[in-house]
Amino acid sequence: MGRRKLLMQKIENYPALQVTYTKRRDGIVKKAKELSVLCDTDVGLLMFSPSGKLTKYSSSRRIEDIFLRFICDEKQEPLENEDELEKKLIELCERQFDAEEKMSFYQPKVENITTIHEAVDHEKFLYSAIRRVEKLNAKLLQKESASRIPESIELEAASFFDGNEVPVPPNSKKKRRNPSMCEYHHARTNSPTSLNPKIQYLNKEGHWILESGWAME
Amino acid sequence: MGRRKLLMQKIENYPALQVTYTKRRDGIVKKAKELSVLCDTDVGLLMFSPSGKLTKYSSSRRIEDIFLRFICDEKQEPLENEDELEKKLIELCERQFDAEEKMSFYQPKVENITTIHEAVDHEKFLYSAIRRVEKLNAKLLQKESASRIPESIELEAASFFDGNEVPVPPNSKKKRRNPSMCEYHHARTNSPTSLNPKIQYLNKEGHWILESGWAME
DNA sequence: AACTATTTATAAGA
DNA sequence: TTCTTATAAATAGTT
Repeated sequence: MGRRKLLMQKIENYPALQVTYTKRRDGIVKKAKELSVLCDTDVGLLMFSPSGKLTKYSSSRRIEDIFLRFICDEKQEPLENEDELEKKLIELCERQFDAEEKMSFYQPKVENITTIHEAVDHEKFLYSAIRRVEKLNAKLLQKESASRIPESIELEAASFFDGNEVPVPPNSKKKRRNPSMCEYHHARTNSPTSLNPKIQYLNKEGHWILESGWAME
Repeated sequence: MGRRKLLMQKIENYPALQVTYTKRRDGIVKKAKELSVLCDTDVGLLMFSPSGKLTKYSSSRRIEDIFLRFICDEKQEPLENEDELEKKLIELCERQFDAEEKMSFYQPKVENITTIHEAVDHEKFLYSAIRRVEKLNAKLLQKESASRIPESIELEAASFFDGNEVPVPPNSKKKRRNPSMCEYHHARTNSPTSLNPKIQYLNKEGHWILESGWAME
């Protein structure tokens, strides 16, 4: 719409491009809001301006929740009975491949990571993910063990890594202000639970990480 | 636009709502495409129809990549020199809080998870995440140890959990077709590296998981 | 699914 | 930049 019809190709005049971006960005956000209100549905929208500035819109929930719905995409119907539960679980299982496809952004092409800056970005992402995943998983395990097999298990509040297993080296700090690249160490202890050397490194929050990636409190 | 102006509220006539959803959904996708072409930018769009059907659009990259750009949101400028690198890293560190906010969809409110179905959903998500995170982290560690401190470390291809540490129980299967809830076990081994009991369970793909959540190959 | 009367979005100009 | 306005485009109700 407008005085003239635009050719559908990149606008080469940069000031004109910026003006168009702003107008159309606002237009799409308005349309997205209208769609979510008129049809009472979830909408999530991410736009990066030519200069890299992010504009996000999400209907009711946080955009993270809409993305989680995307990752776990399935109908959110209440389950009537055990048979229906079983059916639903089988269906979920058969969607494993789809889900893994959608999760593939956890597995960026490492050969495409060429700069330290990109590597730091990805590492940071993974540190956050690992800490949160561990916490949630522990909670879910507790929940399930309590509700399903209370007679067979007692989950301990303490982490699998209890601090004796791999002692914190003497030069560790609680908080590192300087976010330089990780430092690596070998650790060899004589404690009964850890006779073999383990590779550790100190992450950017000052927590010691094992080779496998788990942070220790 | 149209014969009459709509009130901006949910359309109560369901067939009319479906028609409107379809028209406006297609309209927004068209607008998103135009924006990405005219302004040569990243756009990501997720819409769930009233019946739960997903429509997604992403400009050039996969929508997962656009979401990763959102999570790691920062300017993608090339780094000129070491000083600039250091500055960038400090900046990244100070954005820790923002990043953790954005990552918070890994930490859904457990008290809001009330059904087995929801719990399975979240667990499934976490299994995928953990496996991918472990793989990528191992690759990054190798990459970094090779490029930064080649003299001090040799990372092994083998996982931290090498299969001797916690043997696979005799009743395990390579693939489980029935996606029922996890089975829990205590394991006690006499191997030098694992003298204490560890809690394990079999996940839906038939891999044994330690209490801390890592899958074993 | 197509049509068309109207509303809405927006390109260019002020 | 912000406002204006001519024009293109989207779409609500109809067929």
